[in-house]
Amino acid sequence: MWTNVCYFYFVFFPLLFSLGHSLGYGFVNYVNPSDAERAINTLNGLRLQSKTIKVSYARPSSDSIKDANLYISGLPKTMTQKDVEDMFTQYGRIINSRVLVDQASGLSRGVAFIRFDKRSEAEEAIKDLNGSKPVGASEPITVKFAANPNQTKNSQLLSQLYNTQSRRFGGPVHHQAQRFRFSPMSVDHMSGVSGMNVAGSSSSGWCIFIYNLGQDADEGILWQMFGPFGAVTNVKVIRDFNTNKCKGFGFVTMTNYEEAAMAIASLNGYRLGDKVLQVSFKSSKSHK
DNA sequence: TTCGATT
Repeated sequence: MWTNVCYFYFVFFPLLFSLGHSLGYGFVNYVNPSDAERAINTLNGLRLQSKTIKVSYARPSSDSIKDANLYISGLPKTMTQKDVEDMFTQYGRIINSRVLVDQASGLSRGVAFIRFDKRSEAEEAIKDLNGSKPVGASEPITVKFAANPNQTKNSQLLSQLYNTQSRRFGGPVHHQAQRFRFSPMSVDHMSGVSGMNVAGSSSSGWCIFIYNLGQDADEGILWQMFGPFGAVTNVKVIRDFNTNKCKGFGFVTMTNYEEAAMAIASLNGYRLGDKVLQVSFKSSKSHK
């Protein structure tokens, strides 16, 4: 029995694979098998922002389950996720599947991903289905191994960015490229000094100021509010030294700029209890 | 009560 619970998003592939970003999955180890089971039962299928997370037991780590992800293109636009799964299921156990849809029209792009449990299963599917025509289709489909996001996507993305920017602006590229990689570090470089020169940022994350917390607010509520937006490294409720009551404000530090910005946009004006919260990046004054 | 830091 595996007490290793694997978290990963159904929406795995649309994630941005730029440097420092989550690959969209993670692992949690439980001491107690029943706790692992409870985590699966309560969290699997939970919607977090625009995503639905999948929580299941982790498969044993092994070379045989690596590189078992397939990229399928040229599919009839009428084929649904289930249709694609039905076509591939005879080759092995499907771990995850997705049909890409056009963001504007909502129609299928004729592209899908299928992750098999075993690489050998994926190989068999390629052998059989690459170049074949689904029933009723006029054109053959392409079935191949999906590009490994770790190795290829980053370098492709970066070189794409650089090419695009140099064509458009014709000048030194690194200033523009910074726009696409908002990390505290890169902003520090932009200002030329490390520390708190840009609102909310420091080398250790993005600090967010929350005002109008109730007297009884605690750290737990901050974790609950901000956690769903992404990586939270620290929360703090500021309390009166003597009374130990919250002084009405607190701080949350988040690792990634985009997630912090989304949290602020979503939670500013949020009604917590009978109070309307003000949420913003921490002002840059004060602090060492 | 509107931007900390008892680590």
